[in-house]
Amino acid sequence: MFFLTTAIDYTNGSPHIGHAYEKVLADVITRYRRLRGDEAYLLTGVDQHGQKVQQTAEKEGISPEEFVKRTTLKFSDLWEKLDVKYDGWAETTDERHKACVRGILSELKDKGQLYKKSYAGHYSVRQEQFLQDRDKDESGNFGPEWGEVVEIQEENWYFKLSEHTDWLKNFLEASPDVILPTFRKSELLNALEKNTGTDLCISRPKERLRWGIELPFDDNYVTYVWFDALINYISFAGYHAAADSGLPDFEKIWSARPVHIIGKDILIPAHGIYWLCMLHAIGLTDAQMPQLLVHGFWNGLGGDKMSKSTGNIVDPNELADKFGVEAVRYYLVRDIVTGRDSNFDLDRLIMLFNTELANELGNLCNRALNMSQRFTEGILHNTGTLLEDDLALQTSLKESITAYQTAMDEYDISKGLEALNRHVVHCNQYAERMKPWELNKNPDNKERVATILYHFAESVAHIAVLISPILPEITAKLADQLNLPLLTSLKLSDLHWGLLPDGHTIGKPKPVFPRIVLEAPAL
RNA sequence: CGCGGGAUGGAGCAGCCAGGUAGCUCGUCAGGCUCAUAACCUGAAGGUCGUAGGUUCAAAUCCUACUCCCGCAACCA
Repeated sequence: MFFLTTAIDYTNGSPHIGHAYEKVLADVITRYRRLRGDEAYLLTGVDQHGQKVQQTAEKEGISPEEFVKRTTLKFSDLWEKLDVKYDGWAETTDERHKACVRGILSELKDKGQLYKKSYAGHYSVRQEQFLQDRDKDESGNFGPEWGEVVEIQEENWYFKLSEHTDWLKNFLEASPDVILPTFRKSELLNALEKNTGTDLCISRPKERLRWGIELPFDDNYVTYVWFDALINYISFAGYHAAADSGLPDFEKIWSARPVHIIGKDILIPAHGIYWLCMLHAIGLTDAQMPQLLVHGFWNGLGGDKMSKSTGNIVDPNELADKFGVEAVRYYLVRDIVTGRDSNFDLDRLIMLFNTELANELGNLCNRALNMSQRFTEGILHNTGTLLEDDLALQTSLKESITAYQTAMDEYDISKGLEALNRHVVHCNQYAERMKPWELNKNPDNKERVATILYHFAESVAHIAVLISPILPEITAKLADQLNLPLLTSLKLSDLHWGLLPDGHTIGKPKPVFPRIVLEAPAL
């Protein structure tokens, strides 16, 4: 079983383009694994506890429950709109999750992994958080943005993180593929190197924070939000779940190494250190440790960080309404190298959709089916003699599929799409060389024209299947126009020259990618 | 000497790990075609691959130093 998870989104605000990217990426990878014939399970969801949620809810004058319910909908609605299909949905206020978190806390306490101690430090009353040296300004003082800063002392529960860091270091060094891309691993190892042996504070006193999971052994505290949230990856995978919970069978779903897709901001320390150590503490073996696929960020134009203050935030909802789900899904995985950052550029979104999808693929499909309708009454024949150009086209298709598969196996969606595009371009070049519209003027060429047209149709059929992880709706549309519904259920291993049987009648062509035309020039 | 990433024709990027004629998309210019979504195809111009050294028969690629840009520095979703 291929088990893939995404980070669960914090329900404090509205989803932005970064949230959408991660989920679309996860969806594409999951669909690709199914296309490969693997059994796959995608888990995503929302993180609903913590101080910020409590604060924002208070500010809006509603209960955290109500607030969280409302914000959660913004996320789940967006996934539906973007055609992100998940198998499991994680909400950290779910009773089954809470039971799992409490169970793990009790277990760790019994194992002697938790202890209580007192900590003293600078605390900002306004921001309700402890401050570090780095929060000081150039003059070495805490700036006015923190409001009143007091030194307080507080008792809290700690997890013996330091007992696991040696194991983690060795494990990381011995495993080449735990962290993808690889350069992130050295970053993580460096962070570990500087670990001074501190443990992880996993509790918050209730007088400061009520919105969380109460510790099973000390009702004065709730669980620190990260400790709570990370556990979603196993709680919703059925870890120690009751038989009637409706959750998956943990042994089955965690049979191979799961893949966690996360953003580069939450690798260190949350996933790279806390989570792996937590899993180690509860007894998972090295072979069961998840692989972390760390993706980059979408920045604004010019590479500036997207932020509310600069006003360059992109709303994926608006984008989908304006340009369509296909254009958004395609752009989000096409114009970024997995693991790296990219700049979000609306002009490029439109350009990539119009050139690669509308002009090249869409137009190829349209011209091909059109010619078949006009020249051979919509009937395909694949019995003609093959010339060198025909064989070259078939070779091009084979090479594209191989390159596509290699790239997709490495989660490099952009490269995979480029491979498909190469074949589309090859088909268009083939059309110019063969000139079937010219040949058709002479009835003697009937068989030759049919052979050429078959090569177009067959190529479109293959591309329709291969593009399905990225644009599932398009596969259905192309299958419909080719009058071959079975295309939507084919696996990679089913692909072979001759998907369309001799004598097959195709459907009527209709543009699948209408070009995006802006009413007014974009400024 | 905190850590990591980046610097490649006008723009955005790939190539670097496993050295061997510098590649892709867009843009620009010229031409062709008419089956097709004013789509498609062909050709051209444009780069001393951040700087300076080194290794090598050979360096965008490996090594060293430096410059500039970005992000992150562990109770802070």
